Amino acid sequence: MGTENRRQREREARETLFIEKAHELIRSEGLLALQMSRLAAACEYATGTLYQHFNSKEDLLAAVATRTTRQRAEVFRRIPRLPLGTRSRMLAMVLADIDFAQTNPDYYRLTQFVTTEVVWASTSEVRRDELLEAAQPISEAVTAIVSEARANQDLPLAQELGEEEMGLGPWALNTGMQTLANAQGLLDAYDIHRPYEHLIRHTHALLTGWRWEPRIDPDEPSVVRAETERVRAVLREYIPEANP
Amino acid sequence: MGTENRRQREREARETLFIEKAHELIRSEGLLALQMSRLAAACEYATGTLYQHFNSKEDLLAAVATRTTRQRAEVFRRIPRLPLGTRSRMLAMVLADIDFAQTNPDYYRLTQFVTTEVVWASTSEVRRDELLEAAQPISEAVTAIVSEARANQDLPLAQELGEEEMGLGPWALNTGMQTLANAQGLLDAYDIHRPYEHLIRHTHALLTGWRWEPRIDPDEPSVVRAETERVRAVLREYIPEANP
DNA sequence: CATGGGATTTGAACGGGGTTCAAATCTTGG
DNA sequence: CCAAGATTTGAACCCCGTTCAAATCCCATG
Repeated sequence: MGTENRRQREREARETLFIEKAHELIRSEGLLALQMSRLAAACEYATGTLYQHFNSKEDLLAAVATRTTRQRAEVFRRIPRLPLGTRSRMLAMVLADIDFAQTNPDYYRLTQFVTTEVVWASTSEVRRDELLEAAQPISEAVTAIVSEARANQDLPLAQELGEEEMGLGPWALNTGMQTLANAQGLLDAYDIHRPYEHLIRHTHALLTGWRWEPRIDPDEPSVVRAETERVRAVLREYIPEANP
Repeated sequence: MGTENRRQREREARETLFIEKAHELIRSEGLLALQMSRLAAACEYATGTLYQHFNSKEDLLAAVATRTTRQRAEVFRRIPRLPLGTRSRMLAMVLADIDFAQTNPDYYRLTQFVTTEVVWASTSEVRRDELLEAAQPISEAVTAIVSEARANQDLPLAQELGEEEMGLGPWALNTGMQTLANAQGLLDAYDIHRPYEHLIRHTHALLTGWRWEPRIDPDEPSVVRAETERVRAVLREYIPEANP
């Protein structure tokens, strides 16, 4: 039945419209100002139609976060294939993500809000799974690089730590820095500026602490800067969308 | 005017009552279930009275977070004086905080929610400043230890990095791990368990990467475990409230 | 081309809960 | 003891998010 098929496609197109418009509204007016009725109006549909797609506002927000996470994951998916050593590829992820955070300033805030228990609890199981699934490639990319590093002996074969658990460190460091950087006035209060530069240096410290070769001393600014520049150049060449 | 004085004290007592009761309700029924009218009723006051103290619900939540942050800071304030090397005291902070997170399971969630832009934007300037101020001793404690470590040569004298910026690494790592650990089902989805154990190991990696002496290889589980136990014992002895 | 019934869309009405504010109550100075 | 100011009260208000009965659309069928 061709009709069925077309209707399905139209339905999906409409869902995409809702999600994109919502993202646009969030970007321009902030998360606070987003109202279901206004979103519907902006898309030229009735409020009720929105609820054919999302069973709550939180659900919609989760869908927006999922969409952007997929874009983010796309960049990560390609990093393992860059012509760089394993350690530099690990750094490439951090750099790509710093760029992503800067071109999508609301993304981390939105994700943080959505994964907050209060909100998370009012999203549907399906949406939650979709968001987790969208992030999967990121974890896979990290895991792949850690595996390769161990195979190469760039990284000692740890006795107990799984690949995912190894990747958890940079992941947590990154997440934490994003959280701190996003909390209005927090870092300013401690007179800390350029959090992302510190993220890079602390990432080097972390990797060096795990004896990930070739080791880079986080305390040598010129070496760190040179490595950052080198990796950025490769990123620019092979993944121009992530223009760091 | 003695009367003025007493009224002021009574007012403060009432504010404390509101904050404590709110915390209690959050603990028992969750953040979602907290309602201004029910809180007022539970304290045997009218709803309007609440608004004499907090100019919005978000303001109240910020106040609750501030109160708990002060308790958390109290533990941190005492750590610099523990009879341990600088590096072990740094670890002591992480351990104390892991314990704090476990005895106050809602604290991180609440803080995360409050510092989310959407909520943060609807709190009053005063409350925001109070929350930042409450956290100040934590940063001071970290700074003090970093300073001492440099003075001792436990930590190389970095050219560019301020003490606060040095402490930013463990701080971000810690914050990030708490965020990840709190996102329902996230770590499970990647088959990662016992996040706090990993936090400890990654913290060692980070400190070792900065060449903080005496270096500990994060990849030697027995050494890591012994150090954890040693520091925990000191914590138990000197700061029993933080019973790790 | 007309028709009817199921599917979809609509948007006004509903409901819950945060916030307000006029009336009630209390406090205090004379 | 009274009056005026300060404080407290809680019902009413209002702003959304959500629902659902009515309107509209779609399309298979005769």
